[in-house]
Amino acid sequence: MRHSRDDVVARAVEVLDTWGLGDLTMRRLAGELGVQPSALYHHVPDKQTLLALVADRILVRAVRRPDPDGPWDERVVARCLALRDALLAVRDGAEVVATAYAFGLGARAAHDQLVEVLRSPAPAGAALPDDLAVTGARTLVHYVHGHVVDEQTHRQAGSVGAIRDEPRTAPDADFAAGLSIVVDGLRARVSGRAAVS
Amino acid sequence: MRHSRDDVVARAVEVLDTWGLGDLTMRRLAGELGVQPSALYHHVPDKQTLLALVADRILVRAVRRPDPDGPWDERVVARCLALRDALLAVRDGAEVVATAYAFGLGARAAHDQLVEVLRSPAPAGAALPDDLAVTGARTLVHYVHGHVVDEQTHRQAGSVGAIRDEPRTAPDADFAAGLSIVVDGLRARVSGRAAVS
DNA sequence: ACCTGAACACCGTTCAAGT
DNA sequence: ACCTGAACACCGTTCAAGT
Repeated sequence: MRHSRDDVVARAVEVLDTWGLGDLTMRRLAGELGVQPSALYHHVPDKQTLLALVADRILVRAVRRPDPDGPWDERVVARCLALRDALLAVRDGAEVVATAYAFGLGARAAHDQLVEVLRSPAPAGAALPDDLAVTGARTLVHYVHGHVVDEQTHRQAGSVGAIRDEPRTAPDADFAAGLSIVVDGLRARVSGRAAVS
Repeated sequence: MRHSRDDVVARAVEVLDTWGLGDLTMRRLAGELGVQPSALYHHVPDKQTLLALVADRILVRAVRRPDPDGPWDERVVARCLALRDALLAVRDGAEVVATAYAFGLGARAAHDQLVEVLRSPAPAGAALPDDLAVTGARTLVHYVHGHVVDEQTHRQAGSVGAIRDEPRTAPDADFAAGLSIVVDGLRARVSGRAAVS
């Protein structure tokens, strides 16, 4: 059976979701495709690139979700929730995406969309200056990645029982609370209420 | 030559700083200590635990830095800067610490200090409720980890030339800008100015 | 274009045995 | 208590060769 790059990436996402990042191995993926490990290198130059393609595929669901109509801050929150949902949809999704994002290998679509929203006119009528929109978007992306990595790690570790854990707030509520702190910070800046520290 | 656990961890930090996380290998570390790989398992149960100990050691510098006297928000910022400095001091320090933190294996000292500061009385006289202090601290830690992982990754990748890069703002200024967004958000909440979204 | 088969240079971890 | 030596079950990647 012959394969395309798309097959390979799609199957990699399945392997990731089923067995987790630690077991997403070139050899295992090859086995899953009924092919020799070396055959994968016909479709992809190395594993790092494969993981970047996997990250982009995970993000597609987030990126395709349309912006809601509504005030500026609600659109920001909606984009962050869409990103979180996409990461949560695949086991270890956040770790894969966060790594690819940090390495500058794709995974930027969600970031770019956030920049767009942050640039658009805010409630007070003013808009964020461009550099603050970029910094704000990166701050939001870091927040989402960090929170969801924690969330998935603890979900996973909980089922293995290999962690010294604390009682935690419900993840959805905690995510929303942290997010609204950052959005409040952005709102303060757009309406000129930011302190001059 | 006989070794203690402390020797092993200290040497691991050196290997990390010199060759990076990818080359911090049980076999390489053993070689560096003039010992067989199997000997390491007398001091440490596995590599994951070793990395957690390395993370704690990296954080010691941050944790030992005393809080400055001064207003609430300045103390928060100072703690985050101390954390960033400690992560930047060792190659791939942020990745090691962020991973250990996410897995709940130590690396919590910086977080706990931030919770303390966030609990203390704020400029307006009021203080953050406990749950918001915890959420706020975690948000700040995620921000710092994410920013410094990016920073170190790009510093590294730049010297290898293996990245599609964009022009970036000076990291120090960008870090401060993103941080002040989050701190503004916290300030808004402590003084009751947060929007009810 | 897509794949096989074999090899290279590695990993983390275990375990009996030594001192 | 601390370490050796050897082994086990893996990795990612390369490369000549096949169709």
